[in-house]
Amino acid sequence: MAETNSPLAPAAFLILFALAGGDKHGYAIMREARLISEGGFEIGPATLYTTIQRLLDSCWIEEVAGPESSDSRRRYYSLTQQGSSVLNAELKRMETLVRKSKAMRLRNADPIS
Amino acid sequence: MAETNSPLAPAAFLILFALAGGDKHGYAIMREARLISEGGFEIGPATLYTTIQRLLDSCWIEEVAGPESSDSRRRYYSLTQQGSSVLNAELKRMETLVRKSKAMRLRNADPIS
DNA sequence: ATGGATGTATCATAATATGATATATTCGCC
DNA sequence: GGCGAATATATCATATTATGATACATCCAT
Repeated sequence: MAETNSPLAPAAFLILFALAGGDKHGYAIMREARLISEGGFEIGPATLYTTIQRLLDSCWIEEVAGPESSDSRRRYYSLTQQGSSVLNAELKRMETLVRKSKAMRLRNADPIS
Repeated sequence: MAETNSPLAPAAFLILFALAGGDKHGYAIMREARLISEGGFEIGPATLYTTIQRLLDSCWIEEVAGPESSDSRRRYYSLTQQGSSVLNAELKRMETLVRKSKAMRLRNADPIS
């Protein structure tokens, strides 16, 4: 069960989403996020690493050992059970909103008294 | 055509979404937002009115006349063409993410080298 | 062995969100 | 015809989140 259904901050969402596709180090997350959002949204280093720190503090991600022979600078991260749950809640929230938007006739109807 | 496909701040999104269902005054937006997010996310007065101001500045919403005989305190807002376009871009972005998440096998696969 | 890409990190600042509080108007109701 | 609760907008002070710029070390191809 996820915390709440409050919206996730954009950068946090992207990082969780990227990690859902497999463990990654910071830079790889950055590249992946660019792909995911199709170039429209870049996470720069500042946002990336401060957000990673926050996610670690919240126990939504954790640091894990990477493959033995990889670049020694890299620090690998993995979604925790809790993080996965938060991500799924957010995806569900989005899905609901999209569904609702389709169910309603968009663009201005009459004012509500 | 919408500005970008960068994610919308949560409060801004909810306000645009609420207005897509018809023109409303601030307090009604607040109530609607609570409904939309099914109780999980409340926009308090501070967030509401500062965000409304920002949306006005961006020309994503505009103030309009309400029904004649309504409570004189009320100030009504309406989505602009531009705001509508931004909202639709955001919904499309969400839809894409949801679709992508379904296309991938969620939860940790192998680390990426 | 040198230069460009990779990778992490942090400073200073801006943008956003929020709790608390204030104040005025409207409305039901007796 | 006045009282209290809900409605409605507004703002202050603060917390949270995002970001540009920059720094610096390591790796890798040539």
